[in-house]
Amino acid sequence: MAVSEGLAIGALAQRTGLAVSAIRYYEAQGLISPWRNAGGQRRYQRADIRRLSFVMIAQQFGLTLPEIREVLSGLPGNRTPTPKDWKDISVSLRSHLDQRIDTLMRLRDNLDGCIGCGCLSLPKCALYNPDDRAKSHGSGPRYLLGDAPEA
Amino acid sequence: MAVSEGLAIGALAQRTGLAVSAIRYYEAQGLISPWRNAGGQRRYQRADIRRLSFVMIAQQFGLTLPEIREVLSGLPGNRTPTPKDWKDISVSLRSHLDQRIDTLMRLRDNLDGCIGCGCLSLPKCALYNPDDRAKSHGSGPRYLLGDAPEA
DNA sequence: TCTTGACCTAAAGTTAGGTTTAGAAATTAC
DNA sequence: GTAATTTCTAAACCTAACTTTAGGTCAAGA
Repeated sequence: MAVSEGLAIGALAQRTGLAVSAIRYYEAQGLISPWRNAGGQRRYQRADIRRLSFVMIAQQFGLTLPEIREVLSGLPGNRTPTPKDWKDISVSLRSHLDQRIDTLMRLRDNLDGCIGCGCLSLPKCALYNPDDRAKSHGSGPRYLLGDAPEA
Repeated sequence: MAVSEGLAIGALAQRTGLAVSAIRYYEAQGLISPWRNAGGQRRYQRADIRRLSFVMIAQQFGLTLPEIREVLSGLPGNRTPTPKDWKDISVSLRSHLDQRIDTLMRLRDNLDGCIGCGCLSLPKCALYNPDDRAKSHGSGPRYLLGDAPEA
């Protein structure tokens, strides 16, 4: 009845297009912090719509959830974020994106070198810079040796 | 003793830097096809070093294993690939990479629009083009609504 | 020959990012 | 007031790309 009892999780899901289960999962990952009503149900602020939108955008950019949590920590905790607050963290998002683009372009240049010589030998290829992680994620060690195949 | 009994899996692992378990896994995924010696152990050709190098490079570019299998199918099956063969499929790899870079740059432009207005509203943002999949993978539906948050 | 060390298979475990299921409690609608 | 939704928690399941484990076999060297 009161004007601001907050949004139920289903309503937030509708507004953002996320699944209810995903929103709960994001909470478990520390990306969003609803309060609980008398009955123990989650209630969200309107500003959380924007917060989740930001999460989705950052995901499109290839950030992991921990990385997104990190970026979101740049928002003020004590008040509703202003447009300027959002703008600031969007800028930090943009620098992430710039880095990814840079990396890919360097990989491309390296590949071009390889195509030029036709040898596909590791010392000359992109792979020889294993720290260039264009790869999304994945577990386990994948170390590289600089080994030139001899045929 | 014979000159070409082929490489054992451990030797191939050393030459490529891959784990033995990963090489077996790639075989299960149809990326490489060793033969077996009398004792049932896997034996590889020297050209397989290059083949696995290619797999690793393609992974850096963000291709999935099925995609890589697809690209590798462009190699001749009946003979050892020549430098020209490798060059040809490297070119196909490059076009994959170009696409990814394109997508990211478009996302960046969209984000810049958002930063400019400071609103982070979905209709104007990158996310409003959910088909731009810069995202690596991930399961489940993540549909988007064009919904402008009103605070 | 005997003993390492490398290799074999099959199955289970791992991480990220979620979804699905089950059974119960809270809300909403009529 | 009762029925239909929604929400709750916990745990299991899912895919990709592997690794680890368990129990057994093969190969190389002293």
